[in-house]
Amino acid sequence: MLEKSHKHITCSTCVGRKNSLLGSLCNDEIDHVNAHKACNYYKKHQSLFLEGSFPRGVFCINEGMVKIFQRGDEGKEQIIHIAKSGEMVGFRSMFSETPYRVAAETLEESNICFISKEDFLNMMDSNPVLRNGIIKELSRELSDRADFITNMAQKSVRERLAFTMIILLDIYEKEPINLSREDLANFVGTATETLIRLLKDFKEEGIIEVHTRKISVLNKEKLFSIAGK
Amino acid sequence: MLEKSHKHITCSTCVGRKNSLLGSLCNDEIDHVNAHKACNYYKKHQSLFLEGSFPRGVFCINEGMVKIFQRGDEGKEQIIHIAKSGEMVGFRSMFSETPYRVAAETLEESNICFISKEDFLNMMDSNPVLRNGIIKELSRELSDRADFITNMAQKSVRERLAFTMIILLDIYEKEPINLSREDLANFVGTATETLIRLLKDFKEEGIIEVHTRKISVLNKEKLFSIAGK
DNA sequence: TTGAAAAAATGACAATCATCATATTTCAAA
DNA sequence: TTTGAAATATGATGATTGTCATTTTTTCAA
Repeated sequence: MLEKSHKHITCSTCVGRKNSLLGSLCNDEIDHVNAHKACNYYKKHQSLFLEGSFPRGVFCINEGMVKIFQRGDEGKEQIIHIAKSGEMVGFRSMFSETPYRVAAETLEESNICFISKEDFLNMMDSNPVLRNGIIKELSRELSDRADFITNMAQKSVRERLAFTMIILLDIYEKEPINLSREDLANFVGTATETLIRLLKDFKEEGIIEVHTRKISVLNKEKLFSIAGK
Repeated sequence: MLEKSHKHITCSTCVGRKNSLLGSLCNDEIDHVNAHKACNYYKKHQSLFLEGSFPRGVFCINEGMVKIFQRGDEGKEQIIHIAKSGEMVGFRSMFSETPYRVAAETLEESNICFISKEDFLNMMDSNPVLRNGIIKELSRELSDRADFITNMAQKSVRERLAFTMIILLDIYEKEPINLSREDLANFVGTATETLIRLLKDFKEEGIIEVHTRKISVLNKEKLFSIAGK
């Protein structure tokens, strides 16, 4: 269970870090981060940063989930990404030295650390593995977003829902998908009502099982075949 | 007029390079690139690389235009970006060490140079300005793609067309927009027929002027107001 | 210049999907 | 446990947009 406190989280024992961008840090570097970072407990639906504000550092998710989204003209959110334990958020705009064009908010209670821009950039200068890892990560995300764009442009909402659920399966792993209908609709890029109707279809087709808000996938194969590819 | 030859293009006098990612190179580095790169003349509609192939280096556009696109499930293209003189293409997948997820093809006759992966990565290792420029560029593009996704998800085709034309205005500068209706539709993310109908509307509303395939914008303000923002 | 192929344009029609209204369920605070 | 608000669900309806068929225009090579 998650510690509901501002207790310090030790980087050297952080489970998420192993497979993260900071996995390459040597002991000295880890100790430095550990001494300089700030740890915070976030409640559900708390904001990490807002569109338009200036990046002051990076956020490291120790535990919990964070949605990255943009608000369209009519205020409707478009979820771009859902980040979980081990992921870092907020460094993209930091590099481009521009205000955030996305916002970040917890989806559940979370423990999240903060590393200042200065510390992080220094580490990058002195650590080629970290640097290359970040370049690789940025490139990987660019490819993902190209796929996202093509899906949005060419697939029906039903197909996009299937595609989105496949992504969510990876994120939630063995756990049932636990998102509000509105968030799910904002990830798929559709109206909440449309999303609910399609969930009903999936339920009737035996693809998913729903317990109140939690969604379990029963037939992954069928999801793939609907998503196409 | 464009030289229709495989004549060597000299980096030190390349107009596009000044404002490009390679603008930061010192004389030695430029000489090195100049000696090692390959220059090529491309006809209209020639491919630089295909989806699925492995990156062997980066392409530097000296003159001309290149569309970056994905093919969706039914073979329909989704244009992700249009690159022009001074831009580099093909380095994103090179960093992630994965096959290209997008393809690149000239929209018009072009002179394009090629720098091998090895040379380019060596330059990046030794040149922090280049390296940071690339990180900045990748981050900037990630933001652009987030906007692209939100637009796709939330705007009508009419609004997206206006938005796309604003982007194309930047790309074509003073020149009229010169794209096939199909390419334009594949950039906006709609059917060619729908696009043609909307162009007709824009024409009747006095927003654009059309001479065969070439489109000139008469009322930029109105485009902005339709695009929203 | 001409003829054939490709591109652009138009029409008819149907399906998808958003919107608005309203009902029902769930959840959390009192 | 009750209660009110938020979330979820359902229904009715119409606009947007994709598809298919066909015509017109443009392009380019012979």
